[in-house]
Amino acid sequence: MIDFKEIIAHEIFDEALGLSVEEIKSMLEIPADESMGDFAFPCFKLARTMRKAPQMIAAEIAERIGESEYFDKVEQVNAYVNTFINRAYFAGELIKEVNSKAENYGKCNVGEGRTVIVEYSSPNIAKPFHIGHIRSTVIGNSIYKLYDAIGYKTVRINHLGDYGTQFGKMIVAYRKWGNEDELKANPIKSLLSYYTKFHVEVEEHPELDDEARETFARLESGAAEEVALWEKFREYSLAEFNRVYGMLGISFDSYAGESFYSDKMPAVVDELRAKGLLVESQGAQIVDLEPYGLTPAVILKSDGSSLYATRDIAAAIYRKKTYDFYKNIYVVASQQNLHFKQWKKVLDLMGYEWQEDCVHVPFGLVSLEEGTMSTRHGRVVFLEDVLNNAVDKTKEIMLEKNPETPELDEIAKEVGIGAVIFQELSNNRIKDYVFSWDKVLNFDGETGPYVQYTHARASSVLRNADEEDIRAITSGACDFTYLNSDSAYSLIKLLYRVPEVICDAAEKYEPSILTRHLVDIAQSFNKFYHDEHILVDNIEEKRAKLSLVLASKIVIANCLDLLGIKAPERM
RNA sequence: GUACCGGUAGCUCAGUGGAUAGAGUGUCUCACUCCGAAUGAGAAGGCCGCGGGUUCGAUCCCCGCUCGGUACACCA
Repeated sequence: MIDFKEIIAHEIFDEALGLSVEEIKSMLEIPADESMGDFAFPCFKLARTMRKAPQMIAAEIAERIGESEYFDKVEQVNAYVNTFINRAYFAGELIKEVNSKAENYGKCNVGEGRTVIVEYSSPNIAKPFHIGHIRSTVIGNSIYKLYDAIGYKTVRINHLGDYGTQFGKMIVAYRKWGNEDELKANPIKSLLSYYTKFHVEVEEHPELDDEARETFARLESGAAEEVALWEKFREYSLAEFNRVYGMLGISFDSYAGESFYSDKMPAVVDELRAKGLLVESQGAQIVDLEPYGLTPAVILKSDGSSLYATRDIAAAIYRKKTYDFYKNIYVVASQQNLHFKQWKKVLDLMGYEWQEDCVHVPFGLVSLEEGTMSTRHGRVVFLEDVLNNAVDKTKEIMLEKNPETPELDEIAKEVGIGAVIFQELSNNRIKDYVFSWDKVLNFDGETGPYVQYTHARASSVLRNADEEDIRAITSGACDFTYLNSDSAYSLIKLLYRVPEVICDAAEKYEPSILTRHLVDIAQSFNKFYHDEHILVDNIEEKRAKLSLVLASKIVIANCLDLLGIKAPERM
C-alpha cells in the first residue's frame, strides 16, 4: 500500500527547513474539515527556526510543491500547507489493495514471532453470568483478535474464579441445604441459592464462617470429599458458561483458573521468603510495600491458606515460563487497580524485570438504575436474558421488514447478539455506565445493526450486478476517475486509514477506537449510496463504483470480525 | 482521610497542543414510481465542571478547587 504521508513528506522536504523527512512525516495532520485537504502541514514551529512568519513559509512550500503529479491541488491557508491528493490515483491504489487482499486487508505482521497472552472473562464459578461480565469477555475477545490480526501469536486464558474461601461456603451450604437432583437440573441457580442462604444464615450463626474456612482449608489440602464436590460445582458451572460463550462466539485456549495454581503456590511462598521479602504481621505473612506508598500484599492468611494475590503471582511466573510472553494482558475491572499495582511491585521486588510486560487493562463499572449490581440482593441482569431479548427483538423487526429472508433465525441471532457486543465496544472502556434495556434494544443510529445493515446493503448492490461486472472489479480493471465525488472520496480515505486504526486500537487496548471508525465508514458509505446511483448505464462508471462498494463491504466485514461480530449478507 | 478514574449539546458519548469543538439520540421539518428508509438531508441545541499557570497557541499539559465513581491487610 502506498504511504501517502511518506510521499508528501518527501515532496515537502528541503534543506532550508531543517527537518528530516521523518520529522515532516510525523508533523503531517489530517484536517478535521475535508475542505482543508487530505493532509496538512502546519508551519508554526518553523517560524522560530527560520525567523519568518509561518504564513510565508507555508506559502513558499505550497508554491514549490504545487506542480507535483501526486496532487490535485496544494493551498496555503494561514500557517498551513493543505495538500489534496490526486483522487483517481488515491482511489485506484486503495481499492486495488483492499479487493486483492480481501479478508486480509487491515492485517499485518508486526508481531511476528512474539506471543501475547490475553486473560479475560474469568467469571467466578457457581455464580451467574450477568451483564457485568460482558465487559471483560467482549473487550478481551476483541483485544485478542486485534493482536492476532497484527501478527502476534496469542494465548487466550479464562482465569476462572474457581478457588478460595467462597468454595468453603458453597460446600458447607450444599451439605446443609442442597441436593444432587436440584443441582443437576439447574446448577448455577441452585448454587447461587445455597450461597445466598449461607449469607443469610451466617448473620445469626457466625460460626458458619469458621466452618467454611476450615472446609476450604481441607479442600486446599486435597481432602477427597471436598475435592469431589468442588469438581462437580466447577464442571456444572462451566457447562452453563459455555452456553453463553457459544452464543457470543467466544472461545479460549486455556481455562487454567485459580485452582490450577494451588500446587504452585508453596514454591512462590518459599521464593518470597528466600528473597527476604516475606514478613509476619498480625499473624499473616505479607510483603511490606509501604516504601512504595502501597498497602501490604497479604501472601498467606493467619490460618496459612492462600489468597488471590498469591495465586496471581504464581500465575504470572508460570506464564512467563510456559509461554515466554512478549505481553501478558489482564482485562480486569478497574476496581482491582490497587491489586495489580501491588502484584506488579511484588514481582518487581522479586527481581522479575518482565513485570513491565504485564499490563492491566481496566474497564469501568456497570450498574443498574436501581444501583450497583448485587447478586446476593437479587439486583442483577443476566447476560443470557439480554442476548435472548436482543435476538427476539431483531426477529420481530425482521418479520416486519424482511419476512422472506432465508435463515431468518440464524441471522436474527447474529444481529441481536452483535447489537449487544457492539454497544459494549462503543465507548472508552474506562467509563462507567448504567445498563438500560431501552439502549441495548435500540437498533437505530450508531449501533451494531446499523453497521450490519450497511454491510447487507452493500452485499445487496453487489448481488444486483452481473457476473462480468464482478469479474472486472475483482481484477481491478476500472476507470477510477469516476470516483472523484466528495462522498466517494471521503469513504475511500476512511477505508485507507483502517490498518493504522487497527494498530492504534491494539496498542491502546481500546477496541472502541475501531468501533468508532467503523461507524464513520458506515455513515460515509450510506451517504455515498444516497448521493450517487451505483448501478448506472455507463459500464465503466458502474464498475468503478461497484469496486468501491466491494471494498467497503470487505472492510466492514473485516472490522466487525475484529470486534467479534458477524456480517450477514442479508438481514 | 489517601490514591486512582471520570466531568464536553436536554440525554448517551467521540475528539485533538493548532484552523469554525463533532456524532448519535431526543425535538421540529424534508426525502422511497428509483440499487435495501434498521437510511439520508436540514433546523435547533456548547463559559469543553471552576480558578490559576506553561505556550506563539490549551477543551487537551501542570497546580489548586469542586462534583461523581472506585479502591484502601488476611474476599476475589
